[in-house]
Amino acid sequence: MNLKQLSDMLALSQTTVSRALNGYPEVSEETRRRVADAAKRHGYRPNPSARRLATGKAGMIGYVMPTGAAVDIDPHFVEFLSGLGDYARGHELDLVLSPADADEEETTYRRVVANKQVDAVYVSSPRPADRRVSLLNQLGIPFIVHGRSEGLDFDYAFLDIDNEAAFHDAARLLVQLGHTRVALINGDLGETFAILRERGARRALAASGLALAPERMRSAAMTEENGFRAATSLLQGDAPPTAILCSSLIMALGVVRAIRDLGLSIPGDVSVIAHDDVFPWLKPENFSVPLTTTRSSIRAAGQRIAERLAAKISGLESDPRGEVWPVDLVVRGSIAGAKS
Amino acid sequence: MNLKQLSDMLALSQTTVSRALNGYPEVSEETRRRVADAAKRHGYRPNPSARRLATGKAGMIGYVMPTGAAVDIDPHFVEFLSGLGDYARGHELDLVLSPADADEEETTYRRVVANKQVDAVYVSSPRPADRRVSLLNQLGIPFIVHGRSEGLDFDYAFLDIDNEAAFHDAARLLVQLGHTRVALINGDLGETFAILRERGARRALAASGLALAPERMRSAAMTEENGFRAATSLLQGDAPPTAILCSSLIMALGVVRAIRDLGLSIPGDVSVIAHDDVFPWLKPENFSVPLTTTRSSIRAAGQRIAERLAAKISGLESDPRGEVWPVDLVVRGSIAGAKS
DNA sequence: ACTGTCAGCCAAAGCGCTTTGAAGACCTCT
DNA sequence: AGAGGTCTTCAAAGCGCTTTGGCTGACAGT
Repeated sequence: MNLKQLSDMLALSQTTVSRALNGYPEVSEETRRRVADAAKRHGYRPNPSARRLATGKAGMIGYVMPTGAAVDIDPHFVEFLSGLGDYARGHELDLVLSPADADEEETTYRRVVANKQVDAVYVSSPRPADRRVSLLNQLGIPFIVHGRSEGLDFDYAFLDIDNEAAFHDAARLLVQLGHTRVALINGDLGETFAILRERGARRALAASGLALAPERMRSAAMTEENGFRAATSLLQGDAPPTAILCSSLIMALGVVRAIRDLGLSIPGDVSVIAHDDVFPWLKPENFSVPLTTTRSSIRAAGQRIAERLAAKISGLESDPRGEVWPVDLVVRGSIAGAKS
Repeated sequence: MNLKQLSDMLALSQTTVSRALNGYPEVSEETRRRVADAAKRHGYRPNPSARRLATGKAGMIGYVMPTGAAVDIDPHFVEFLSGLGDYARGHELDLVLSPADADEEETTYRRVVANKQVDAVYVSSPRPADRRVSLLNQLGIPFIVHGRSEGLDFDYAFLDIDNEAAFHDAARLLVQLGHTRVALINGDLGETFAILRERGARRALAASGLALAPERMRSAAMTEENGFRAATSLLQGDAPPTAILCSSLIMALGVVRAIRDLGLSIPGDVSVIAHDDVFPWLKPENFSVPLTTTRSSIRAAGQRIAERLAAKISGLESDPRGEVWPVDLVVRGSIAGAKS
């Protein structure tokens, strides 16, 4: 059933039927009802390809997915997808994933935009002065960044959590508990979120005259194994930390294993605070010693991003504003006062 | 730059240019070269919307993503995505995710197919006599199932690992080691993979006159917490198992925690074998006691599925054949002979 | 009674591609 | 020389929608 058949059936022109269906004002209420009725009864659905060709609108949002033999997609991504789905279903909003070689992302963005395959784009894991953000800004397609990029000379839309405050508060709490040797096991320092977390922790320590020494920092992809390695090397050095801040729950698994392997205890010998992105399959309260966390749900962020993206597409959101969410600090058994 | 401009520029008709570019035979070699040349030089790329409208081909593959407040997308999904990306990048093959309410998937499949939004579809986590598979078969769109569905009266294309053999072999190994009380902590028994794993384990036990008693089986979503609960209740019952088969590495985290919490040891008191889907962020060899696993990479499966989907789209694969991959059994320190 | 306005509808022109049906050019064969 | 092929190329007709630019008739204003 296409528009022509439907309009023939109603003895109306395609114009009128199209307008009736798309809510244009120049159609009488009665006609609109008749049309809507017939459309529903016959299960008419406009052909999206045709509509896209005519309007240039795609009704989809895009994501250029970096891949490559050496690239692993983050498990965090599914949480984002869950959130996106929460909003998108019921709104008939689809997501197009365009896999791209990690070093050819720009080409792919250009292709996707030039082809008008999508109406808006989602960008994740931004780095400082991220080129993707500049490119999208320049190409003029609506987009929203999950996280943020520093050092760009224009405003852009983003949604980020307050990583700096989260790690500031976590570090401050440790200091208040008497810890002076606090270590930070971070994600890839190329990404802004890691930089901000470091900054927050550093600021909190500095406020008490303490330093976040380079030898008490580690930075790597957030795997269990890297968490283990980082914690092991930290704790085996001299003047080992009495408290560890950790950027991810997955890494924290390795941290906990390292601590145990060394015959140390949590929180007796080492206090641990980790960041929790709220995975349904791994919960900080279920660690052998329940983990104190800074918590923020990626899924919730995914929902909000989908919502804002939809708003951008329909022109409801136009100013390039950033949105920063506060982060919970949830205290559980993994922290204690420093041994005196 | 569109086809008209390009053909004007070359003083050729749109027909000829289109044919030259799409490799039709009725174009002289010289013309073809000229056209290809000009196209490259001016960066001409056919508008996919227009092409789609004309041909009905979309150049994308689809996935209907079940979502809902109570639905969590599996972290396994990213591994699949990584694999898909491995193949798809370089082939300009995109993936469309259509979120759907978990109980309205059929509607969404119909919509996606009716709209010709995608050329082929990927189906995951099939159940016995899966209705999605019947539907797609009936709608006549190329598709491929990751896993398999039993009890359908037609053939269809699928890629599965040999879950039954994997758990058969794992169980047999435990029996050979003298274990008589073997437990199985499985995923959702509604899904075929879980049924097959149970069947495999059961068969191996039966071969030695042993039974897989219902009270030694647990089935739940594969989270750390569920692994913990299942193992705890198993080990606290009477005649507790001396060996546990576990369907996922994430659950195994909980299993290990439970064993430790109960003051038991691996493999001294309990042997453990888990299935490993090969996550880059959680490796069985890094468990405090390295875990014996049945191993099969989901990422590799994703690659293969993308490849076959592409083949189906271009008509190279037409027969509905199933492909079953063998599963490695990798022995590590978590198993030992049963205490006599 | 005449003009102006406006609501409601329509025909037709795109959007950029593929594909059908034909036609011109150039040979070969009888 | 004319019939019959084979190569190349082309004009034009879709694909199914949106949107521009009228057109018509009813009603209000003067």
